[in-house]
Amino acid sequence: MKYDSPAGWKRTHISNQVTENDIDQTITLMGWVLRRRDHGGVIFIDLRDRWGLVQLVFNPEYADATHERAHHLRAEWVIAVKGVVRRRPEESVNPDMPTGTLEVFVDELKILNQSEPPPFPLDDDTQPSDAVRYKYRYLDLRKTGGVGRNLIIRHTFMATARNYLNGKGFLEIETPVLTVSTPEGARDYLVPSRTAPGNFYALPQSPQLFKQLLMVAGFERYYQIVRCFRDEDLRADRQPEFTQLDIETSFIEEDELLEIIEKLLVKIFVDTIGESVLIPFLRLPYDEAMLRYGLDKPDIRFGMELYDISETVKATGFTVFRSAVESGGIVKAMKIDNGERLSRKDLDELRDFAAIYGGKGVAYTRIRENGEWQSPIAKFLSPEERAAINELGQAKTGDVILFAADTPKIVNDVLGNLRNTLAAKLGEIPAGKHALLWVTNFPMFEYDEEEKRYQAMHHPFTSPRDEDLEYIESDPSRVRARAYDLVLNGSEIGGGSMRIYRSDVQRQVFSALNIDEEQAREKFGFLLDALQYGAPPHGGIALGVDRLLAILTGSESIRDVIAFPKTQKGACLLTGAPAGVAPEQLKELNLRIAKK
RNA sequence: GGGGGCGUAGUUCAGUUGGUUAGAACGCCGGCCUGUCACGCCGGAGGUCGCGAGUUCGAGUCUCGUCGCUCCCGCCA
Repeated sequence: MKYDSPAGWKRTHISNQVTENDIDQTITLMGWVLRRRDHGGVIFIDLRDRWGLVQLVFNPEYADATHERAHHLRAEWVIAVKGVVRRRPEESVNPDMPTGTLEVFVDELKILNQSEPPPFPLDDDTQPSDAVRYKYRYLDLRKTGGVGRNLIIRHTFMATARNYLNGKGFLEIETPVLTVSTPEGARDYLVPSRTAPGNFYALPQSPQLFKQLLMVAGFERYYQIVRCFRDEDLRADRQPEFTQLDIETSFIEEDELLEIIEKLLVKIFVDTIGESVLIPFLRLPYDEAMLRYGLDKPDIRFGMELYDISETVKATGFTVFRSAVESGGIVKAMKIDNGERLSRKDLDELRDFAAIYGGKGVAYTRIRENGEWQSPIAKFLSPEERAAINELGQAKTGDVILFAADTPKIVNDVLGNLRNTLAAKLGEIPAGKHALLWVTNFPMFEYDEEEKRYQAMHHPFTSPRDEDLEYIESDPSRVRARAYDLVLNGSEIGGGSMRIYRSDVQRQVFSALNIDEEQAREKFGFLLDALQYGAPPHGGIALGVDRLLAILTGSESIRDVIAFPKTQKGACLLTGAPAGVAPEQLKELNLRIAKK
């Protein structure tokens, strides 16, 4: 089989540009053979390009020599054709195909390249295993209805974001990928320095410090669509490298910034999936989110809210509940309508669910006529206590109430995650709905039991609220941060804060974090220096591009919106990364691999 | 670091209680076929049952280990 050169041919149409207006016109198409239907006489080829499909017809009575060559065509061969657009016979119209009323009678065929039989069919019916898909990602992406579509939506997202922010006076400025390792936060990816033996660059977990420096530099409005790196274990929504839409502004406060972001999201939703969203988004204080949903990223597409019954049961005869409250824990409940949807087996299995989050179990009761309890724990609670719990949850006949009693963290983890899981199982989540909200007023500090010290919940450059500054030494747990997270359908898709811009406040925060002057200088000296030279009030946000796109495209995993993702072990099955290197390379870097 | 699921032909899968030569569909190769669109018909090739050990007269099937893909916990300021 000889190959033809594309020289001299110019593509006149792409598949979805072939319309009724082109009938009887001679056009030139280029693309891939999706399928061939060879009737011995007439041969039909579905030609695929990035935009879609169009049917080619090779007819021996129309162009005999060309028809003869078409017998050889196979899946994924790359061809160019010159032919005449014709309307299909009435009975041969394909209503499932956008170009289904038309076809191209081919005069001339050029075979530009052949293809081995692909390892899996590039149609929309078979979904190969992940391992196969990632090894041949370029084929997976070539499929008409596959994840390649998501990358086109991803492009739209980026174009819309840039367009909008450019129009608002933002500047796109790049920051280093080779930078310095910072303590706190996630594990850094390290890059050994050849020129400074024994020293390392780190890949940025985020451009946080640089964007603050850009505010000190006076740019006032910055953004960047930027790759970030964290050397931590993967999840369906976590890759070691991910993309952030990073924004920072000066001289504006939360309300104004959040409004800018809300309007950005309005545009993004319209441009990517043609959906309108209402602004302003709900703003839910952190404490209320934890109380009602148990999580700081609540899914508010459905009800099933949690409620605290600690007060009601603090003196109950039921030891499990009473002792939880006595030892500083809490007891919370979640009511589920139409409890018959949960079988006895479902309810018993809640114990295993609780165990995932360190819980000992989940108690339950069914509500019968007159608020009677049918439950293994009914006898331990007084009628008054049972009635009060019914009342708090507004439980009615047929409902089920679930309980968790433990430390606040475990109770909220168990019931918060159970709420999401059960809602999905019970079909309580409205399909196609998108619920956006801000979670605000995060605590500034979080006590780390292992290290016996406070840690910044967001990061140590987050500004505390002015009115809480007085507690920063006496009771750090009481200090709220000027931080906000953006949540979509129970997924954290963004987070930001107003930053500390005065070095005296920054010192106070470091002190609360047990970072002394010397450590602070060593770790963040360059930022502290910068804050001394007229840093403006500033703040910003970072949107998780991959997560947001995964939800917009209806993808289960962010891998489906990333061209070349890593597997759960952090490997790239296509390139083989990570891989060993030559001994000479190690030598140049003054590195030696420790023997096991 | 820990828990769960999966791994059989190029691909998607079936394979009973451990029992003869491991099957199907699609794909591939050969032949026939002029209106199909997942074209159709006839024939053929294609397997280290992820890998390694063990139990057994006998292992795709049971046990242990290991590797890969995946979901989750820890981790991810």
